[in-house]
Amino acid sequence: MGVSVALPTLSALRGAAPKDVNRLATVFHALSDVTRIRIVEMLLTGEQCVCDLTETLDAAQSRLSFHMKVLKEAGLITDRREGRWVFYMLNAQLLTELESFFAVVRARAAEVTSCCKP
Amino acid sequence: MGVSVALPTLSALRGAAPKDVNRLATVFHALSDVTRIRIVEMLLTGEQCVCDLTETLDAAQSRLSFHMKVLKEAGLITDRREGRWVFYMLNAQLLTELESFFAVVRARAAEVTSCCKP
DNA sequence: AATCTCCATCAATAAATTTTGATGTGTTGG
DNA sequence: CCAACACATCAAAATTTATTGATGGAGATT
Repeated sequence: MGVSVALPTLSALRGAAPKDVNRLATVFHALSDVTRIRIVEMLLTGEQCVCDLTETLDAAQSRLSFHMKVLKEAGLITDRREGRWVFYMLNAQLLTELESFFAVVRARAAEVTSCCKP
Repeated sequence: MGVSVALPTLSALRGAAPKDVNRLATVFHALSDVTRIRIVEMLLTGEQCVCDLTETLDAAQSRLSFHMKVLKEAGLITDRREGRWVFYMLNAQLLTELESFFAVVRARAAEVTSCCKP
């Protein structure tokens, strides 16, 4: 029964990491934490330094640094130093890739599940 | 410096759970595991029973059941019993929500980061 | 130079997640 | 009814992840 076809859907995120599936897992893991989602949320209003985030999210500085690192290693954010501040901002490129990833997956899922509706 | 604005972007996934951020975290967590991504992958070819997945992914049955539960509780898949088999399939509705979520986030991120390019 | 601010990193601890093997439930077929 | 099958659930162990508090480094200010 189980068919093993090529999976064009996952290659939508190709070109940045060794294995697509691992890369996807890393990105989604970065987004799987409430604090990190809030960070992304805040970055939607423009770049922020850690001190801003620390204050707004009421979290210890080392905690924030940890989460920034997770987001950065996933490729979701980039940083820029300015004096003693480090400003973080969203990586629009990856968000674009994620959007098209879900566009492809959604389209395929719609096809495949259309059979099962009343 | 830190501005606390309303966040229309996250409300793109509104209407299904108590807190948007928690819901998002749950969904992304479900997608943050390589095995579960592979399961979603397989479901893109149509509904599957656990036995199919167990065989293709070469994973213990209880392990698969665990992952199906995570995906199901996140709302990513639904199940349907037929005889002694349980067939799982993707929830196209949630995938649609995810697509529009990233569409909104990407659009906003593009605005906000456009300033910083050379 | 001395000191302060902002931030990263580290080690230790705490907490959450995943895997495994065993057991239980519902279904089919003999 | 009994045995076999598909699957869920459970408890224990293994693994991963997150938090905390301390330390250190780079850049600014005096």
